[in-house]
Amino acid sequence: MNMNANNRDRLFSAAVEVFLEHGYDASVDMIISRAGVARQTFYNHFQNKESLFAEVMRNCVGDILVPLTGNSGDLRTTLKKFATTYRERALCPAGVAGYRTMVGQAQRFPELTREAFESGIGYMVGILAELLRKAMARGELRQDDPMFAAEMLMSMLAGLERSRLLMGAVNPPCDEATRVENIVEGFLRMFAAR
Amino acid sequence: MNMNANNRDRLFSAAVEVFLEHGYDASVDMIISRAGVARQTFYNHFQNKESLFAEVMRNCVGDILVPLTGNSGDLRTTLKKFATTYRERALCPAGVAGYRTMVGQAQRFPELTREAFESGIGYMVGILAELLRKAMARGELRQDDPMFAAEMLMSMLAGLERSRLLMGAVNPPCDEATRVENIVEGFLRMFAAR
DNA sequence: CACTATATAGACTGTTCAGTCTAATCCGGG
DNA sequence: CCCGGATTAGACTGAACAGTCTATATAGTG
Repeated sequence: MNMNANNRDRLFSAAVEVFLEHGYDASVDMIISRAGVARQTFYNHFQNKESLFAEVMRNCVGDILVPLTGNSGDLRTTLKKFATTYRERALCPAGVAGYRTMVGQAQRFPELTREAFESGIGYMVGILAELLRKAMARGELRQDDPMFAAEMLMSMLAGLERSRLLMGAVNPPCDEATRVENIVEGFLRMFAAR
Repeated sequence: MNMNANNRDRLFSAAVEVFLEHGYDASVDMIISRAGVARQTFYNHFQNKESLFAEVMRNCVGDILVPLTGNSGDLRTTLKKFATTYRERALCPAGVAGYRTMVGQAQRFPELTREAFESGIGYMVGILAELLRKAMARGELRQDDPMFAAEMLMSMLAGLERSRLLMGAVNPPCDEATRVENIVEGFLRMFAAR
């Protein structure tokens, strides 16, 4: 059973699973046993637990990034599409678990966590703000701070609901499409041109 | 140096500090050395590390509860007062650290964390929703799901900004009063009677 | 003073864990 | 067939840590 580079992928996948499930407290033993691989093989492919953790976390950040480029439709449509995808990625079990694991280690790995925010959520807020700035310039939205508007939309899309999931409570069942509709329409009223 | 029950308070205060700073990974040694107390004294006052942790977390939840009763003024004023206080408590260093510590242990102590949510943030959303329901009935707000409206307001008050702080990034400086003003006025536009 | 409850320092146990080391095994390429 | 790189099981080290135990000291009370 010598599968060479495949073992690295198996280890990485196993690490994603156990880190998202147990945070950084997940032990190397848990990772290797889930990967079905010997201890030494772990250290053949990764420097140590910490560097694998960093790699896993950076990978998770990539998983929630939602592209906002190539928006050909009108603002309303663009925002709804963005909102739908962002909520899918941020509120799914993996999205929530990744957020939780990251936040739980913010003290131990301040740099990693800050970078993860900047290149994940923070990056998306910036992109969104730019989109809104243009809409404001076109008169489709009221003149306001586009960064503020972007933060409000992002907060509404994954604010309280994410808190519930992070803490193991359950969100009351709802129709996703309707929820997105209500949030985006509300946002558009909030920042409607005067 | 026999201070009896005072030692319990010293231990508890020290535990709050180190748990908020390091999460559950904080060791008993850190707690007792910060309290300036012997090891056995810890176990004279608390059953074990876990039960002290639970006590500390429940205490933190109480610290962010914002009373919404006794609202004599109009809706706008009530909401702004609530918003100001809630943000003070949720976004201050202790509030953020408490949230982080709680979330970080959601897997290890699912019951504790879920209860904490229900009796903390969840409880406040409920109270707020009831307030909004009445305002809707009076025609001061559009007819809508009051729970949805409450969740939107709570999300805007501590959504993206809390994420930033949780992950060790810094919020761009802003005037708190203006921010509250903008959020609440925006919320009122979003749910204005048609 | 003596008694009791509490505090103290520190040793000790048992466990968990990250990371290293060893010796044997497997497998593909020359 | 043999060699070299990877893999395996498992032992081992050193450290951290929760919780217990012992022996001693201190302070208030009768």
